[in-house]
Amino acid sequence: MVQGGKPRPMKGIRQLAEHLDISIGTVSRALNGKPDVNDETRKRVLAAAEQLGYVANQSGRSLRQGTTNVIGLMIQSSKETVENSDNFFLTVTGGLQSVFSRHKLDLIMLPCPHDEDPYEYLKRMVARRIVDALIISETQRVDKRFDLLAKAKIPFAALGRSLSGTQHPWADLDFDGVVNCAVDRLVAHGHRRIAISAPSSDINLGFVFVEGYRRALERHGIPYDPAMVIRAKSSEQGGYQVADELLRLDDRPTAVILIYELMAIGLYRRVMESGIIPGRDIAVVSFREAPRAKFLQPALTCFRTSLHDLGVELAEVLLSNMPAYSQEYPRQTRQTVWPLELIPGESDAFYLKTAK
Amino acid sequence: MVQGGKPRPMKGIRQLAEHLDISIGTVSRALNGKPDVNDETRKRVLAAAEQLGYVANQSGRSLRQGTTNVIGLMIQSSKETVENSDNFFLTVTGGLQSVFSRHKLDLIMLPCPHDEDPYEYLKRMVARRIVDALIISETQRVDKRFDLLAKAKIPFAALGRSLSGTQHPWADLDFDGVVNCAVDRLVAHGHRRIAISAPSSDINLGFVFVEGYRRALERHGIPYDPAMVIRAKSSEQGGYQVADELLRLDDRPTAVILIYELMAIGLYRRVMESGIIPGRDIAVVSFREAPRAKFLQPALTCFRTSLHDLGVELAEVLLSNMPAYSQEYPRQTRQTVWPLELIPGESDAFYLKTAK
DNA sequence: CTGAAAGCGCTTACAG
DNA sequence: CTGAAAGCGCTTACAG
Repeated sequence: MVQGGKPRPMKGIRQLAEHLDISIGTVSRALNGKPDVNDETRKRVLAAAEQLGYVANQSGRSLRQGTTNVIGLMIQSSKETVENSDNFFLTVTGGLQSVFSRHKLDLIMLPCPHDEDPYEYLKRMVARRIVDALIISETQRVDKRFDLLAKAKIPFAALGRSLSGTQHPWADLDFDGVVNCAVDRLVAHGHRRIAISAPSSDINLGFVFVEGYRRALERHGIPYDPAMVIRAKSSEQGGYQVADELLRLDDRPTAVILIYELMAIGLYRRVMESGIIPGRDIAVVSFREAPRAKFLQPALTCFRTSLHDLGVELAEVLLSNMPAYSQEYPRQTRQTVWPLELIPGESDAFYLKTAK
Repeated sequence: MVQGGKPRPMKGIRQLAEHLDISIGTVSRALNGKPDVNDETRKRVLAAAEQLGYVANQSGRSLRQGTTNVIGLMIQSSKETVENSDNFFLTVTGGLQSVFSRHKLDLIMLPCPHDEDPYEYLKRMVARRIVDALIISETQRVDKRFDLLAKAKIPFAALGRSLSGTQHPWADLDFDGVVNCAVDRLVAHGHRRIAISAPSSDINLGFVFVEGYRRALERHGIPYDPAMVIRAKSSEQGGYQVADELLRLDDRPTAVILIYELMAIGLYRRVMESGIIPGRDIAVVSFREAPRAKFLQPALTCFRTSLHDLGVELAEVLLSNMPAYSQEYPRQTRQTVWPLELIPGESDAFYLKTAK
């Protein structure tokens, strides 16, 4: 393209260089903190940049360097997620950012539209090279995204493990530990008929949860009964439905473990409608502490963790897998199971008179 | 930079062109749907791109075209927002995307870290030219970001009006209409001592809300009493606190209008602790319908709107202000007040025996 | 309809 | 310590 004769106003680094009567190379070096720049020159450049509000155009930079200094967090925001209004991602994001900001890496969230296939969406984002690395979330049991990212040779980490990601970096909540702890506690209280909720989708955490439950029962010599695994949406309404199904079971369970915080609200509502009081007539243990479940009466026995710190951990898992940062974040393992802590409440605080 | 003698594997469009034995110009034109390409050629190019998984590098594209085809939605995610776990943004995002996707525009969310000044953050994002246009949210009463964006000549729209944005495009919920409707309804029920909650921060919606309240009272000839405006955080706890202050007022209000959905939960709790029943002893009207407030007894009188459709509207407001799209979205006005609909509940369904 | 070439805004190896 | 120049991957005006 041949420019016309009109002298356009220069933009970017060129303008700044001209303003300073200095070459653009030197301006660039000064701005980027390269060592071989005269101190006086650097000061002038920095001052002028500040004054003129100059910041390097990211496209120019990225094209030259092959790096964007941006990390993407892909979120699905399914209709279910949206309706449930969970602060989960925003909180984890805070933790991620606290680490990334130390390296001048910006985190952006990539919300996959409802009507777009997550795999295709991710493919597009990867190919456009808009980010240097990616974090995926809501991992499915079989999740093609792992292979896609591995093949694309783009650094990534997953929030949530997956059958497809056994060799790949991830951080995940300790569903196994939670369910173990819950079963142990309930068994110690005399329960043997313990129901569990599982998500109706293929999200991997559901499988981990149910598998942990099986093994925990086995440890206690309690036979596994598929009827005790109640599938429902991870929502208040799902909790209501779980309670409904539970009440209809022939030999009614004396305890139930919920996989999702908000289900407890719906479950309480439903059982109370039948005059059944949690903590007296049925033991309830719920997965994660939630502000909106905090006011349930009787107080809910649940598990607590710092999602912010989970974000920090996930960020470090990712950075340890990025060539440019791996020395700073040396790790034995690329996979983290993130612990939760039991918060005893009243919802399971009774002992069953065992027949034995 | 002089490359060594080693023939590196070509990447990108060059590789694709070589594979097809055709020039990169033609490949580019074919891929971008330019008319002056032989149909046969175009087919070959598209097939090869699909097969090789080629997608144009965004940096190269952006640098050349001066456009990224990405729209940024800046969110603040203050500690308060995070703790409150609101699906607000995700829902609006769905609406935004449904419009943007028609134009192959991708929406990304830009979460400003807690410890970074929103103004500086935005400045950085603008200067990097990572997005073609920006949507800002949580507009403050005085919000320097409007001037920043206007000066940077980057198209933008705000989710929420502001004193600083009187000339700029925005879409906002109709706080004024809500408070008018609420006051009318309460007055019709015989109330004259009507309290209102307001956010403790400088977020502009608080001012709009209180101002609407003043005018509505005035319309009914009810004197404005500053003591009736109770400032609190927009959270359950804030609602609890509002109730607490309310109960301590000398001449106790007979009605209260809440600005934030979750406050109702805390307010119910607090007044009930004092044996006061909403809908019998005090009238409660709350701002927006919320899943977690849905189960309050007695049912909460509140307002409903489609946040998805608000997102659609906001997207159109923005596009109407982008030169490349303004013809497609012609508009009389660049500012939208988004309506809400009253959902009558039981929480204000009683008539006060007026002394008169 | 296609190819060759310019140039978007940067960074960096190289020469001085 | 600084400047001149190459080149990152694209798109597009121009020539044929």
